[in-house]
Amino acid sequence: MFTERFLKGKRGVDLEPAERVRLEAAIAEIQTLEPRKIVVRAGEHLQYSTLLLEGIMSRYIDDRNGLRQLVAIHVPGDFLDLHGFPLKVLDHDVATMTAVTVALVPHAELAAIMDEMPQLTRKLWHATLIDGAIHRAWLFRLGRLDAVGRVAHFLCEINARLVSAGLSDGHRFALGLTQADLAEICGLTNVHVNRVLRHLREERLCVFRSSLVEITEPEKLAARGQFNPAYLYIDTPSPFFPPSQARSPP
Amino acid sequence: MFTERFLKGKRGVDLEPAERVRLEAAIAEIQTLEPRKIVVRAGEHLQYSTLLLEGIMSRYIDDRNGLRQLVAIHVPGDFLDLHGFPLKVLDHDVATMTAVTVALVPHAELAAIMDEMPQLTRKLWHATLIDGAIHRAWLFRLGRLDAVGRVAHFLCEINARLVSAGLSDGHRFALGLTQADLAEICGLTNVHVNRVLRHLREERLCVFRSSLVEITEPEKLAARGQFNPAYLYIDTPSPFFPPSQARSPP
DNA sequence: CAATCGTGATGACGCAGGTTAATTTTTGCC
DNA sequence: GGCAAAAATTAACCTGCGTCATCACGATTG
Repeated sequence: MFTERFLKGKRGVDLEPAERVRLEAAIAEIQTLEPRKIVVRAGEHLQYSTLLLEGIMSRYIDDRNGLRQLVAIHVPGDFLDLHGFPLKVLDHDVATMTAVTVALVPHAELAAIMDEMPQLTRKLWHATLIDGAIHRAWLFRLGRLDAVGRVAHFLCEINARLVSAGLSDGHRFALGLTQADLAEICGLTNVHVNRVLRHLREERLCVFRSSLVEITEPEKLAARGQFNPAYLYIDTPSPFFPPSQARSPP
Repeated sequence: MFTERFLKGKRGVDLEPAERVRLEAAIAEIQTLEPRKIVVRAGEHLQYSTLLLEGIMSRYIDDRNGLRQLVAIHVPGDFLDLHGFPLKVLDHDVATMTAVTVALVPHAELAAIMDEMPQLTRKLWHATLIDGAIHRAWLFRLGRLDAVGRVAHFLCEINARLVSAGLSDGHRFALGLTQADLAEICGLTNVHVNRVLRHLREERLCVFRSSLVEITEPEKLAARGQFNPAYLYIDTPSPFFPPSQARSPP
């Protein structure tokens, strides 16, 4: 069951058994890849999309001086370049962070799914929109939080996503990112990330090591990073989004 | 023809006449709205999506202290909360910037389109993915550019999008945003935006006034903001993305 | 076992951009 | 035209983070 984690725990888009079978059948190949390898370059014409089964991958945009800004980080269960199916060509690179296992799904199979199964299509669409919501949370992080807040917000997000994937108990998880990676995610320098991590350690909020991240006080860390998990669309009752009201034309 | 500008000039997704007719038929109502009105709140359950016909709208996330970070700005032709159809609930607010005219499309109509017209569905999906690509460019802007670069990059983007919509000649356009709006877009303070605009004026790169933006030297402004329009997926030959290569499993 | 490299840690210093506050200009409105 | 409110402008001051440099540690490799 390679698709086990795809859309797992996402509100209102659990896959039906028939949909899961269809998606599994669409997988052409399982690959393992080395850490720190570029998988897709911006502008390449794509024939496959990639479902991440194990490990951590990233998407990033290079600046003129060789610095890079990560625009997404992916955990097992993420269909990380599903948007490459309609777009055909990406505006960013895709790379592995750790050693990974991926499932490749040919775009021809996705096209067939679009013709046959509108409900599954809608769920695929939905998956790409959650990525968009995460982009927006990252914009908030970069635009409105200070350095400590940015790192805190990111660690809360990755913890929540790993909990959802069954890879964190809410306090401890393996991540495999370096301080320099955190810097490229948070729009900081590695030197300052180091200072921030010392601060978080001294405040007893969390301890970051490449091999193991320990979040000592999840609530305090979330408060420091103004982290509100609603944008992850995870299927747990949230106190942040009150019961909704319909919008109607007057 | 209310849908005239929707997906206009976007590479590979021009609407077929039948698709345009179907989309027009899906419009339930045309509304005009006042400037600076909140249209959708985060967490509201949505029944309609909004196609922007005239004016400028925005999407934003509030921080704990009432400051806000804009996560998107929309020009005529943008289907600005199309993602609300699969997601049902948004993670951000939506508001008007100027006076606007919008077309409301009931989600029930979009659901019918998904059942009937897979190719049109794919184009709707595509439209939301371009929004995602713009989010990523904004992440690059906030994470890797200095203040002058951020403002330059944004002005280049909005100019390119307005050219595509037929609302800029490439050098001059009406925008209706204040310096405080620019600050909320670029993650700066309004005071510093003012300093940046003076700098761009003195360097003779562009002149920003709320009523009229004049880009004196588009190429120099783009260079200063490291602006590469590829992420807008506009259908003009771009020197930045070379002819593509297929990725194949080994 | 030395040599190299990636990663982390820490100090000294400088500056881009934030903060505060005051003033001027523009816009909207009766 | 005259008033009020919003927007733009500018100055003075301060700080969070970048830059540069050095050092330590462990992992890998010849």
